[in-house]
Amino acid sequence: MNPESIKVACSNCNLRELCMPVGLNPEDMERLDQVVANQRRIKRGASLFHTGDAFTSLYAIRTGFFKTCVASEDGREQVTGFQMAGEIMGLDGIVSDQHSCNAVALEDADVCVMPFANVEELSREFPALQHHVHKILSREIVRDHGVMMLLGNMRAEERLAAFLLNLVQRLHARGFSRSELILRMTREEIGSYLGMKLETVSRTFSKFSEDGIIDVNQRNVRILDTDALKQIFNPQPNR
Amino acid sequence: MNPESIKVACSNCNLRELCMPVGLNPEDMERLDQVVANQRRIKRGASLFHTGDAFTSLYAIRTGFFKTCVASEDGREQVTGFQMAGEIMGLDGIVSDQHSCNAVALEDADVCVMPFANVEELSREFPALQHHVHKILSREIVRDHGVMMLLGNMRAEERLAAFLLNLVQRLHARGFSRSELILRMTREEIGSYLGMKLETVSRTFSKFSEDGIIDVNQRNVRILDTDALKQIFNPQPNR
DNA sequence: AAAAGTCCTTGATCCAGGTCAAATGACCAA
DNA sequence: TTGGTCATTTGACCTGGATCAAGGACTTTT
Repeated sequence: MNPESIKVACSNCNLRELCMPVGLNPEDMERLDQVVANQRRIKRGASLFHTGDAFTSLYAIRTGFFKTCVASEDGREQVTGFQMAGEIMGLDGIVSDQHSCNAVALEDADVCVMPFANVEELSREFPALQHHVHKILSREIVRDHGVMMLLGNMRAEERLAAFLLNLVQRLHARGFSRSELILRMTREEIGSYLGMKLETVSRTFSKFSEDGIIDVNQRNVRILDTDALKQIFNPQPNR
Repeated sequence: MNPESIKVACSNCNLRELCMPVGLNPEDMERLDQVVANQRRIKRGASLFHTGDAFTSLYAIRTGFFKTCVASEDGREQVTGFQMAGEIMGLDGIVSDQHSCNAVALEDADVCVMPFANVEELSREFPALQHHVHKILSREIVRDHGVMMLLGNMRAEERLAAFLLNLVQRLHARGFSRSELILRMTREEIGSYLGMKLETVSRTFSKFSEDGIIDVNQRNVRILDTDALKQIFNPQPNR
């Protein structure tokens, strides 16, 4: 059975509550299926879109894992986020009708293509969808503010602790383990996201491991002491 | 004449093209006046909204200058942006129905209050407004990605150069000088935004001054060599 | 299964920017 | 005018993380 040929239907997608508004009646839900035009399959290492590409659609991840990154003119790269199933990509393209970042699949991926014209048209008809779209955009802004706090104020250990807690929390929301995870990105990509060098990422992993907080084996991480991680991320002022 | 009593009207506001969609016919423009419920006056040092406040409205700055900042649980503060006339604040509140940052006036300010329910309602009626709102949200995301690049990849001089160029460019778009500006924020606030300590901000200003790139006198800055600033911000790879 | 990449770890050294400290300047209220 | 507060500058020193370097582990190709 070729997945390309499966009719895409949000109405019976098990990621529905992650990327679509909830609480709609079945008829409305079926109308909403119209947002999705088709699916696209992206191979590991390939891009869903590049900086400069014309913006036409938002993308909902069905399976797979992505990074998004921006590049400065002199070639430095900044990873701006990692995205997983149920999350929406492409929001950066709305403002100027072209994408301002690259979206690279870190493992083979399937995405739902939602032409933005469809999204806007149906939004006018369904206030719940309209509000949902606004929330998705706002959530991204709030997330970015959190990253700024990390980059501007936190030390290496705090950044990595926050990163691990965030990843595992999102994975858990998708039915995965609360304590075990497989990193889909390299140390360098983690470092780029967190504003540190790959060597520092590696050393910090080793430090956590020595302290008995995590078990690291290459890209497999098992969190042994979540509270300790939270403590590092959010040190209580000693008073 | 008490400004509180002036009927607010986007249709004849001189900031219109900064915060409202352009190219509407006069009748539509008049309908759009309904987005704005009223004005609010904020004294220097006071907050337009605080973290945790219920989200009800977006705010368009008519006059004045703001900073927005988030705080970590242990009290560290990160300035996430500086806003000036024509810019929209409050977008962070949409996702969770409460604000996730503080918006503090750095000088006496006037803002237009736009209840978000009005915005959404009129958006459904006017595709141009709908698209405009999407663009505003997307612009903020793209801006944040730029800040991440600054914080994650750039050195102190590059950050400050980028900051000055950005400020003066936005001021120029509002009819001010291309080369002279008055900083409305402290060295500490600049530092918080750029992820550096106030002493480093001060030293970097002094360095630029010694190099003849700018003239600094307290909060008055005159840019003497824009190209040099651009060069610092965006060093050409020497090949 | 050997060869060639990639990715990761660890050690040694260095430096940009942080920290601590002190002096000066701007502004304001009494 | 005086005293007080807050913002800024500058110096001296220190350190967290960058840089440089080498070797090891894992993957993919042939």
